[in-house]
Amino acid sequence: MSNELLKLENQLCFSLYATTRQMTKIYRPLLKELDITYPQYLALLVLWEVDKISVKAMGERLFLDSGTLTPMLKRMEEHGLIKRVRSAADERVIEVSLTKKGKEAEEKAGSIPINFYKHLNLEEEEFFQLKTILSKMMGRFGE
Amino acid sequence: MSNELLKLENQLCFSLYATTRQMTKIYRPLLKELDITYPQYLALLVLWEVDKISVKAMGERLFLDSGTLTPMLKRMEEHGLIKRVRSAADERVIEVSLTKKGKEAEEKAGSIPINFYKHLNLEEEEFFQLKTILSKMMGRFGE
DNA sequence: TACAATTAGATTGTACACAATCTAATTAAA
DNA sequence: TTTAATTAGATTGTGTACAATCTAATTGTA
Repeated sequence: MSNELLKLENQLCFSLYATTRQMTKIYRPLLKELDITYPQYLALLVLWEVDKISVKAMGERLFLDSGTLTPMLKRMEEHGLIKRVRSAADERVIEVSLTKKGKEAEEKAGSIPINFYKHLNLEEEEFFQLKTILSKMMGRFGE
Repeated sequence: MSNELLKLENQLCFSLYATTRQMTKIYRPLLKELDITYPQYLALLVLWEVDKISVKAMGERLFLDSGTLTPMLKRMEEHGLIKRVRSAADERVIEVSLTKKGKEAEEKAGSIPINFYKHLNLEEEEFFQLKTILSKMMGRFGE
């Protein structure tokens, strides 16, 4: 691999890194009215789908471990968005679920993707190309 | 925009977010022998190019502000990789430059991109597609 | 030349990330 | 069944990110 490609490789990783941070920066004001951060929004997306889930299972979906999730979920609990209840069947497990406020947040969040999409303004083809390539990369990483 | 696309949009942002974290996770062991993190590696990439740069100018390249850079550069200084010298011409400015150790690190880092690229294993076409789309997104964000 | 506005970095406070370690609960194996 | 291994989550420590604010230096302007 030539030096030029090596440099590009660095630029690619940097692009990925920089674009992700810019993306969360766009999300920030949109999520502000819900008083949540982007990672918290991801946790809510999971809960709006499944209604109840263990910390471990959520971690597997979001690729985050308990070191990240435990304090974040505690903050979300303090803000009244979720409940954290220890499972009776297995006392090691914490079951995370939505409060009324957390469920209501789903409606308020309805307009967020549209607003974000406006900023993004990608061709539909590029949209799917990007998603395809990123999925491929994620798959490779696991190997 | 349909609900399906909204969902995809979320998946796209999440893919970006997750892929970036996985990427830095791949880098971590490669950077370990240099005893640096991925953001520190980016700072070194800049310095391997320009040899001397202000904190502000580095921040413009990496899209990071002084709140992030100041402590990170101080850590890198403590580790003997860089020097931070206040400019004589303008006392507000800190000029960041490489130490001998920081320059030597460039050679040690030479094999890192190749190693990373092995993990990535993308087609060259996908590689450039990805870079193109990310650049486009970055451009849009600035608007 | 004074003095207001701007600028570069530093600082403070909050929130992820994640490796490493710990604890308590559960499961597997001798 | 007793103990060893495993598992879920919590904790600790380090390192980004970034908004908001602060300070000192510089610049622009009346």
